[in-house]
This record gives sequence, structure tokens and C-alpha cells, in this order.
Amino acid sequence: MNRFQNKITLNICEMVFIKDPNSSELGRNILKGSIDLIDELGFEDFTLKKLSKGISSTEASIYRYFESKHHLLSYLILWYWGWQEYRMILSITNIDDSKEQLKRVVKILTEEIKEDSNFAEINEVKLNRIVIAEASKIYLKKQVDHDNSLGFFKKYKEVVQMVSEIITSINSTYKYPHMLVSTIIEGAHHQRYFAQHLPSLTDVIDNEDSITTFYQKLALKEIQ
Amino acid sequence: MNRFQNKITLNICEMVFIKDPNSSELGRNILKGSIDLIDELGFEDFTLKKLSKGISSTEASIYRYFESKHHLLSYLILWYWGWQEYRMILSITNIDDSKEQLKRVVKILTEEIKEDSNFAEINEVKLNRIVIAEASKIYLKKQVDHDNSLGFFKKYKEVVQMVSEIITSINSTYKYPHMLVSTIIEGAHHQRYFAQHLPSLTDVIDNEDSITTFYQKLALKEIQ
DNA sequence: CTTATATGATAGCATTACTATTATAATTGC
DNA sequence: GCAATTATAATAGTAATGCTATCATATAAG
Repeated sequence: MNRFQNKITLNICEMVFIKDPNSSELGRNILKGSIDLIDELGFEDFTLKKLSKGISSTEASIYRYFESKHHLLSYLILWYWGWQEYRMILSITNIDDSKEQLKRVVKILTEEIKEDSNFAEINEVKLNRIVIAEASKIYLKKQVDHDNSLGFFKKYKEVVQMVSEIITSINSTYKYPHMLVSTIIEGAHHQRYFAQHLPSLTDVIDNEDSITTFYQKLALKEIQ
Repeated sequence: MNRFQNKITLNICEMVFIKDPNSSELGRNILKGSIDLIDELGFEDFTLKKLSKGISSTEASIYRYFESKHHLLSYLILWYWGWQEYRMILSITNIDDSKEQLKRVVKILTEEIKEDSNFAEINEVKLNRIVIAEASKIYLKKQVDHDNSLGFFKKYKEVVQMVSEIITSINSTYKYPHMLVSTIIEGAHHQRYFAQHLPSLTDVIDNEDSITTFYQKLALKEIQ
């Protein structure tokens, strides 16, 4: 995968930011610093003031890139789904069997990210933890419809759509592809979180990625 | 169900409140008022100051019942799971077939609550919407381990455990009962929310409870 | 070398989440 | 029936938050 990285940039919809954080040193510091700090403190205790200190800048400067901390988190999540889409496409390239495709994309969507694949200033391991713990907070808000109209959830929807199409190509009569896919994605995130904090809500088996195994099997059984 | 209601009270673990809100008029006003207001404004815009105005009391008085607004929400969620546990038990009483039991409890956990069954000051229709939109916020926080040790999630775990046991009685070799159950519960909540706000993440079919149908079938197929 | 642009420094403001103090009303114990 | 306790209200206050506004300085482009 590495040899592609300097050839592509992930496009993030301009509605999420005021000024593209990829266009400057400060912008990239904001991205890197916010990922570190949100992962460390959690989104509620994360503030743009703390971030500005961490990257030796000021609150006012950060506000020239993002309208609010909510927008900043939304950007990170959007970036994550763009990245996942990219990984999914790579992983099924040249694979003809739809069932194998499904297994592979479910793996990508449910596995724990364990290494930082060196995408410039983005630490994917931390970002994955942030998505698990914080992503639902961006849509579980009264402003959801407004944010949706601005494209905040575009990449997430594309990911769901892509997997839904694989499912449909396996079983064209299956009625609930989107429901199944979003259940798997959100479910896997919950299970990873539960495994850490509320283990009685899950069934973790050591030395085995039971979460990925569970959802891969579930998907195939469900659409038969 | 109505004839039971004045005979039982749902016990909420004392760690969640300072003073039992069921023990006084003001306490009951707090419960009723907070359900109305959280449902209306969402949890982030809900404040104890606004609540105190709504129920003609003061912030300081509310703080004698609940340590924080987070504790108040936790109480409401805990009450909800106690109520769901009670409904589940009633619904499988005298039903011998485990598969039928599973269908019934999955229905309870995934269906939309449409009528207020008149449980004193609790409006279950609104509370159901609150659980869907806000419940994950109580555990997606850095304090989750601490809150867990105080029993904030006890009822939720009991509900998951109860369904897991039904699953095990259908198929004693099935490896992931808890994972399946928490996937169904959280999944159903997400789907209800998506149907309203992000419909492309789900598959809603009019005049049919596709969400309940989907999860009932999914559960049975999965554990075969 | 002027002018535009990006960033920094500082201050400020309304709101939030919560605490502290005192006053008053209602209940309970005797 | 009255003192003593307890519950609630009224008010004020505090530190932090999320965000804005202003002005100065550094840098870069034309």
C-alpha cells in the first residue's frame, strides 16, 4: 500500500473546513495535534485551547481552519471514511468472487487498526480509536440534518453503499443490504469498545479476532 | 400490563442518585421535566438551569438529587433498561419454546415504543427516543470504567445476559451470544435513528416494521 | 518595496456546570 | 403545640468553555 501514498490525497468536502488544513504547516499541526489530544482526553475534555497550546499556536488561529471543535472532529471522521473507502477498493481489486470481496471489506471495516501506515500527519491507529469512541457523537446531535445537507456523512454513506452493492451482487433479492452493513460497521465499533470497558456485553476470545470472524460469518449467513 | 404497574416499582441502583427522585414531588418533577426537555433539545443543549425553570425550581435543588446532568441521564437510561427487563420477563412468561421467546424479546428490544404505558411520571415514548439518541453518550466517555464500577450499566448487562441465555438454550454451542445481542440492541437503535436522519444507511419499508423483522430473522439465522 | 495574507497575542463575552450561603417553608419528634 | 430537623428556594459566585473581535507582526507575492 505504501507506494501509493504519495500519489493520492484524500479529498475532503470543503463544507467541513474554512481553510484546508492540508494546505499549510499549521493546518497539518492541527490535524496531528487534535488526533493525539482527542485520543488522549476524549472529545468532551478536548478543547481548542488545549490543542493550541500543544501545537504552540492560538485558539484564534485554529478557528481560521475550523468553525468549531465539532467541525474538526467531523473532518477527522470524514477523512477516516475516505481512507477506509480507499483501502476497501484496493483490497478487492482483481478479486472476482463476490463472497471473497465481502469477506475482505468486512475485515477492513471491523478489524483493529494496528499500524500507522504513515499517511503524512494522520496516525491511523489513534484515529481508529477516535472513530470507535467518538464518531457517533457527530451525528447523534440535533444539527444532524443540517450537517448531513452539508455533506458531513458523505464518505460514510459511500462506504455503506459500496458494501451494499457487493451484497446485492451475491444475492440480488436480499432486502436489507444497507441495514446489514451499517449494523456490522457500528456493531464492530461497539464490540471493540465493549471488549475494553464492558466485557460482559461481548464475547472476546484471546488470540483470535473474534469480532471480525463474527461479522464475516454473520454477513454470509444473513444473505444466503 | 397496566394492572401490574401500581404493584411494582423499578429499583434503580443508589449510586446513580444522591436522593431518590421517586421519594418526593420535586424528584418526580425532575424526572418528568428532564425527559420532556432532553427529548426536545437533545442532551447537549439540555441544562439543569433550563430544567429548573421548566419545573419552577432551582438548579441547586436539582443538584441535591443528582450529582450532574450526566448522572441524571444515566438514571433515566438505567430506568429504561429496568423497564425493558420487566417487559421482557412478562412477554416470555408461560412461553416454553425458546425460539418463540427469542422472537418476543427481540421484538421488545427493537420495536418503536408508541404508547406511554402510564408509568407514573415516565413517558416511555420520549424515553425510548432519548435512549436511541443519547444512551451511547453515557458510556462513550473516559469515565466509563468508573461509572461501570458504580453499577451504571447493570440493568443493560442484565438484559443482554437474559437474551444470551435464551440463545444458549436454543443452541448451546453458539459462541457469541452476548456479541449478537448487543449488536441487535445497538443496531436497532441506530437503524431507527438512521431511518429518520440518514435514510441511505438503512432500508426502510413503509407499513412494515422492517427493523424488528430484520433483527428477528438475523438472530435466528445466525444461531442455527 | 508595497500590499496582501497568515499567524500570533491578547482581551472579552455569554453560557455552562457546578458550589456555596442564606432564607424560608414544610415535616417530624416529643 | 412548639422546637428541631429537613427540604426547598433565592441568590450569588467561580472556573472553564466555546467562540469572537481587535490589533500587531511576520511572511510572501506582485
